[in-house]
Formats: sequence, C-alpha cells, structure tokens
Amino acid sequence: MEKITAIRGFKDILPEDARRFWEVESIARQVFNSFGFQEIRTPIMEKTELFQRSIGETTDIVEKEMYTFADRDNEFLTLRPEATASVIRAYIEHNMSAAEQITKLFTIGPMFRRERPQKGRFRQFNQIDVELFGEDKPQSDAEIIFMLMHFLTSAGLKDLQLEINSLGCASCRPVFSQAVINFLKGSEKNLCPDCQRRINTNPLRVFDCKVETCADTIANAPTILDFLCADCESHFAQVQSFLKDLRISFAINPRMVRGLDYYTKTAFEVKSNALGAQNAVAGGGRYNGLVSSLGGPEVAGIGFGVGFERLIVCLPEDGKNKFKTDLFIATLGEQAQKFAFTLTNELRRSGISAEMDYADKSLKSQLKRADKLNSSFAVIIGDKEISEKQAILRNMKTKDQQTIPLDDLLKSIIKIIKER
RNA sequence: GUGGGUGUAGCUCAGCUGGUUAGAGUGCCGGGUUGUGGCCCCGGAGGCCGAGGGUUCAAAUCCCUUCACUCACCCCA
Repeated sequence: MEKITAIRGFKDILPEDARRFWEVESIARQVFNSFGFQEIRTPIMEKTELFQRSIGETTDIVEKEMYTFADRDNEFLTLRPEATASVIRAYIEHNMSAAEQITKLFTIGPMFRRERPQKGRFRQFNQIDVELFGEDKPQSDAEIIFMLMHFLTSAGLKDLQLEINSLGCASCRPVFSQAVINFLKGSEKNLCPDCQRRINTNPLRVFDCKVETCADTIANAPTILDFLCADCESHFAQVQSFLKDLRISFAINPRMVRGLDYYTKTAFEVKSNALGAQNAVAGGGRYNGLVSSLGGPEVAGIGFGVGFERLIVCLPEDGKNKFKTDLFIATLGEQAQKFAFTLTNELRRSGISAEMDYADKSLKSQLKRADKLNSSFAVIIGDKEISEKQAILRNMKTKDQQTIPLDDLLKSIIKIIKER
C-alpha cells in the first residue's frame, strides 16, 4: 500500500509546536487587546477578484502564486494569500466605518501561496494580522510599530532589526518611479534579465535584486526619500520622532520595497538573524487608498502581518514547556483497576489531568510511564490496598509516600494537587 | 518555474574504491527488583537501504529514470 503524505508545502504542526502556537496566540490576543484591537475571523476563501484588485494584477502573488479554482457555478475562488484584503472586505461589507471613527482589528489564521517551499516558507502558513482603519496621523504609525515590537519581544524574540521607509503617495511616488526608470534606462546592459523586465513592470523591485551587478548599478540610483512630497516627508519625519519617543530603535532603509502594490507612506519590516534567507518575521505598512479602491469609504489604513512559523523558529529552544500530567494511577489486580478506572475519570471531571494503564503491566513499567508523562504524583493501588481500604500516594519528585483511606481518596488528591 | 544538496531502524546518522547474516547512538518493549520511575547493567523487537530499470557471478554502494525532502533564486510572512 502506498503511503499518503501531506501535500508539498503543507505541514503538520505536531503537539510540541502546536503548544507553542497556542502560547504565542494568547500573548498576541493579550497584547493587541491592551492596544484596543479586537479579533475578527474571516473566511479562508474569497472571490478571486478581491485579491486581484487589492494586491495588484502584476504582483507575483496574483500572477503565479494563488490557489485559484472554479467553483461548480464557474465562479472563481481563491484561497487567501494574505489577510488584509479579506479584513477590508469585511470592514466594508459590515459598514464598520459608519459605526465608529477608528476601527482596530486583528486576525490569526492560515494563508496560502503556491511557491516553492524553503526555510521559513510554506504553501500553507499562518499569519497574525493587524489592521487599523480611520487614522492617518503619524502617531498611529508609530503606535502600531511599537505594538508589533512589544508583541514580538513579549513572545520571547531577541535581536530583532526594525527597518522603516516611506513609499510616498499617489502624488510623489510616480515621480520617483519615473526617475528610477530614467536612471536604469541608461545602464540596462548591466542588469540581469529579471531586472531588465522589471524596468517595465515594477522598476522599484530592482532595489531588491541580489545580483551583484544590479546591486552595484542601483546603488547610485536616486532614493524615494529624495522625492517625497511635503506631506509624506513631514509624516515620515514625525513617525521617526514618535518612535524615538517610544524608545524603539530602527534603521531607515530607503531601498526597502514591499511586494504588495497597495502600500503608501510608511512601510516597515522586522528581521531576525535566526531565520534563513527569508529573514523577515513581520512586515507591514500604510495603505491609504486601498479601502476606497475596494469600494469602501475614503479611510486611511495601516497594518502588518507576522509570519507565525517564522516567529516560532526564532523562539529560543528553552522556551518550550513540556506536557505535564498531575498524576498517574498505577494498579495491580482486577479489583484495583476497576476502582482506579472510576477514580481516574472522576479526577478528570474535577479538572485534574490523570492517566492510568489498562494493560496489566508491571508496577515498574507503570511508574516508568508516569515518569514519561511528567507526572507530579502517582497513586498506587493493588488488590491488597483495596482489601485494606487504603491507597499509596507517591510524590514523584521527592519520593515521599503516604497512605490515604480509599473513602476520601478523591477529595484528598484534589486537595493536595490544587494546593500544590 | 530554475539550480545545488540529501534520501539506510520511530529520530540523528555510519556503511571506504561493489563481496555474503546492513550497523551505531538515541527512542521503544522486556528483564535485573515475584509491588516502586529517572542512573546503571542485560536482552529483544523494529529496515523490500525512497521507487523503477540497467551493468555484474554479486548492488545500500556503479549507471539511467523518477519521486520526495531540503536549501537557494524569483518573490514574500
């Protein structure tokens, strides 16, 4: 029989990691709540058009990375490659802008992109995504970056590098783009084939190219910061000033270009050395024209996404907590096992994690299993104890043992464990 | 989609230029203690050597094909 394996790029999250996911998620909820963000859950599938319109027709994500297929009525559906579009769709659909001036949302869940898998990149991956609508002040940019950094450090990440940039707006970015195109046109022959193509499709991407000749060529190119309009320039300066007030250290990376078309003004990325080539744990930016371009009102927006799997990789090893059991009930003999079966389940009903064995194993092997389950206590009941109407409670760490009458065994155990 | 690396026990890996019953560590099960875990000692189970084909008296080892995993590129969290 041939083994059936998981789909390429789709990973099982095994218990040890699932536990870390759960822990990071609860930290996220707690941090975001304290900044006034509330959770929203949107479907993992949307109409294909939503992503085409938001992410941009010519981006790699839309051109070749989406899981898109025709539904039975021939409507095209897509497994979401990112969360922002869905959250905005929900924001517009439920008319949230009418209910309040400022809306703060976050969502956690799986995203799908059909890329070739590598370290830190999967076809199904989880993101923590935050969006803030209705606020264009630079304070909100600084605040959301502050929240991101606070969350990441709370989760246990160290040695993070924050990079920020401004991508300009609809009035100043085109001027800059044209300037880059003009600059590159002069030295096209020094560029790799990819970059020669990019001059026409997405010239700013050349800044990202790792080919040496391209990097050398682009090194002397003008940067966006020389072209910002008065409004964008002042906004960016204030963002920096507020970040300093919040004592957040950052580097300005004038060459940072983000892959989604919708960003305006502030863009940012958080990198970690613990990762491989895909070293960004989180990235985000402002997207002031996006909501209206999707049919909503003219509201500003800013947000970020955190790669969950990447975050987990950055976590220090000792951050993992082992699974623990409160007590293991070891039995010898039929009477004892029958008694223990009821006891075990009653303990569980009281919220105590209890385990026992049904396989008539030796006491030694039962205690061995208690040890492996990281059990704090063991109860030993043999038919002898049943006839004497008492049981042995063993502290697995100190090896102390005490006998307890069977009559109030349940109560005694609950008391001892809960008082511990 | 393109390129490099790797596929041998549950896991991590050894197996030199082909040579007979394919190994280690760890984990698992059992015993040493006829009712007491971790340490130690002893024993055991567990492999169509990724799959298919070829060369050969003989293939885990050499050749071809294919698949998977992995890292990197494009791009992104």
